[in-house]
Amino acid sequence: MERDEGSAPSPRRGRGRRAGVRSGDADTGMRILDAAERSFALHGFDGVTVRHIAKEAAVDTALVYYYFASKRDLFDQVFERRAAVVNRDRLASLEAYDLNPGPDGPTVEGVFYAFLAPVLRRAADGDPGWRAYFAILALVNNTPAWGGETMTRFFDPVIQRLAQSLRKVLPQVREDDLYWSYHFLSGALTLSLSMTGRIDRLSGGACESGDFDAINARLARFAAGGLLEVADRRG
Amino acid sequence: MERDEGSAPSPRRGRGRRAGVRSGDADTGMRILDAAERSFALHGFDGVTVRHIAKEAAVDTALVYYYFASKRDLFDQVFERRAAVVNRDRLASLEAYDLNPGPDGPTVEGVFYAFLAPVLRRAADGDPGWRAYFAILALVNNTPAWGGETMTRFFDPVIQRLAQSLRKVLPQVREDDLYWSYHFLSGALTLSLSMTGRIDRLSGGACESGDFDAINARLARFAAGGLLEVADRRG
DNA sequence: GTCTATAGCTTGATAGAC
DNA sequence: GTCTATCAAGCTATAGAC
Repeated sequence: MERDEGSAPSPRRGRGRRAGVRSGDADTGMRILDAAERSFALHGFDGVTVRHIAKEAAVDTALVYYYFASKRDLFDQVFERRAAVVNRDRLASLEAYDLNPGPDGPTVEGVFYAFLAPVLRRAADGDPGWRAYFAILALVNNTPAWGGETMTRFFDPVIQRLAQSLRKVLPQVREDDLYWSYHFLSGALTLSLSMTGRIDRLSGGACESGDFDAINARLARFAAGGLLEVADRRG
Repeated sequence: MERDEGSAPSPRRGRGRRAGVRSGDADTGMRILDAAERSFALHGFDGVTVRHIAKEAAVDTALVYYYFASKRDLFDQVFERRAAVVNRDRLASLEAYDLNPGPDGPTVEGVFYAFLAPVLRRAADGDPGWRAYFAILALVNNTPAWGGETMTRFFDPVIQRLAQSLRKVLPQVREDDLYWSYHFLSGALTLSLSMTGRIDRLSGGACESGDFDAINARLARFAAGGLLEVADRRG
């Protein structure tokens, strides 16, 4: 997969030598970031210790505090790293769909698909880093204490762009119907991204948690059918 | 609200006197359970200490271990207490709808409504205990490490009952479409139940996180539109 | 049933040698 | 940059007086 997750973390108090950055340095910070990502994904912020993350990254505990100011700072940088990529991809996808919606013109399903595809494609790729990140997203999205605020801060601009595209294909839609429908989609998406294995057991083998192609084939259509049904009642 | 959350917790090692259970006893265990519920809802299992729960319940820390074997046991009992009620209500609601679906016969939306209404009604009632419990549900549902297994263990029987009702009104539906659609609904529901306040900010005031009447007016319809759209593609 | 007191660990974080 | 060594605080859980 391409290396586009942003720039490497830099030591927070390395005031000394600037010249001659050795190759191992950036890698160490990245390894810590990756290990933190994997750990937080499985057990959440409080369920993981800095010691565990350090062990997972095969570095000393003290090194974590050389690269990151605190455990919370580490978590925030894990969260921010890929959020920027997601936002960039989604924005580009929505704009591309606006410019070229296909022969039959834009549809609600098409807009949702443009919004979802960048994320589901990365999940389908199977990259463990992205999959871990998506699990964190699901946890944050459902954490009352600070989840709502965090999701707002990082993702709302692109969601407003999505809302704008939806209003264009559905001009008569009510604002509350529009935002509640997005909210339902957000819950469906993040639960799907968290791969808890529940659907495997529930369906008796008919579905698999990690089958993102199956999700990609259904979720945009599901959300479109849902929004249209909710909005239709008004007419 | 009616007192139907199950029986009171009993001391785990009170081998001595059995006669003359004083009134304060059951209350203390319940107060601990309620305080734990509130605390876990906000910060999850690992984000809360037993000391904090004890303080919240206005009892000594040691008393928590008199009534519960461990922190984990306390969490499990919080989770189980209302799960039994939810299952009983949902089952009764689905069966009542089966027997009397209304003049136009059973519909997909009707089945979903019967499944959702018992939960959304309790949330709409505003009881803080139930609202806290639902927030815990959202967290568990999205926790990969043990969430999928826990949800399976407590809720799958009723979900299979829901699937059965859906197959009756939609005989040609594919198993994978059916279960994926339920999965999407599950994510939408639990995120809505967790009241993170995000939709308030996102919608600029058009929607409110705690407005469960608004959710009740939309979610069954949204899920029905979604499932029908997903299933329709096949025909 | 409720409290005091505390054992025994683990935690996040830092100081300082190299 | 990386390590050893460690601190102060907080943790779960228990023993034992009342």
